[in-house]
Amino acid sequence: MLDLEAKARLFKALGHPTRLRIYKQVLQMPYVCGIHQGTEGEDLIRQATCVGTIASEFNYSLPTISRHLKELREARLIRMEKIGNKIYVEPDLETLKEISECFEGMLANVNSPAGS
Amino acid sequence: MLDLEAKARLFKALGHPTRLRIYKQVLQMPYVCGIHQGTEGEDLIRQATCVGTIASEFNYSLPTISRHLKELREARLIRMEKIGNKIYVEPDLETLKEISECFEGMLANVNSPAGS
DNA sequence: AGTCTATTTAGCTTTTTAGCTAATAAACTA
DNA sequence: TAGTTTATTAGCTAAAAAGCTAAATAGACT
Repeated sequence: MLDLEAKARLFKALGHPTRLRIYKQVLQMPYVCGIHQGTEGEDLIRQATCVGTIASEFNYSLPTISRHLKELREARLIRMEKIGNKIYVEPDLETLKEISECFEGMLANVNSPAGS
Repeated sequence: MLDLEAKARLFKALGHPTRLRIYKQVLQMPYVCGIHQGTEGEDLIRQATCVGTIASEFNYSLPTISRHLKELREARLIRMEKIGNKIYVEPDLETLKEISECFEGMLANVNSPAGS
């Protein structure tokens, strides 16, 4: 379970329009876990999920996007893995699940108004 | 529905340990919507939910907490209402619900691995 | 009016962040 | 081995954030 500091870091990572857009884009990407287990012949999918391709969607320099990705990674929102000279990006679904549950919990535990 | 900018502002507001703690504390507070519809005789509850009481839980100056509350308010995470010379704070449950659903949606729409 | 209480706003300092370009590293290609 | 591609790191600047104290505002109480 993420502690308060980790949660704050995570929200902070999502708390910038560019990073939020990047994260949403990563969520929409073809799922590439298979790649990490050695599946072959998926070059197109790989192409779609590497750092440069992500960066090309934004009007910022590659180093800038790289730094944003680093922050998302340190918040455990995404994972990155280098294969050859490219680095592939995928969402960290465990963390996403944890946040989702965190908000459900908040909502469930709110003090309800007595009369309604 | 919150647009991307609004969501980023919201996450940013939660993206600081102190504000996250404040927000969690507000969620735990006695629900005081009744106050805003004119219910009387709930001084203890009111006491528990005013700015000064919240501030007293933290090792920061009152102005600092006031600014944090302002940011939470502008992100629509909390609502504040002045009654007499005190200002009462309560969570904005609509927004909380929206974020919760937002994460559920993210989780539901993620591309699943082909093989599993 | 004068004072007390509760909170915000103003003004300041220090730290952090977001962007850039240039330099570096690592891996592929010829 | 030299050159190319891919991405990170370094180093810089400008803008934003987080903290403080002091001053201002607003309402309640004499």
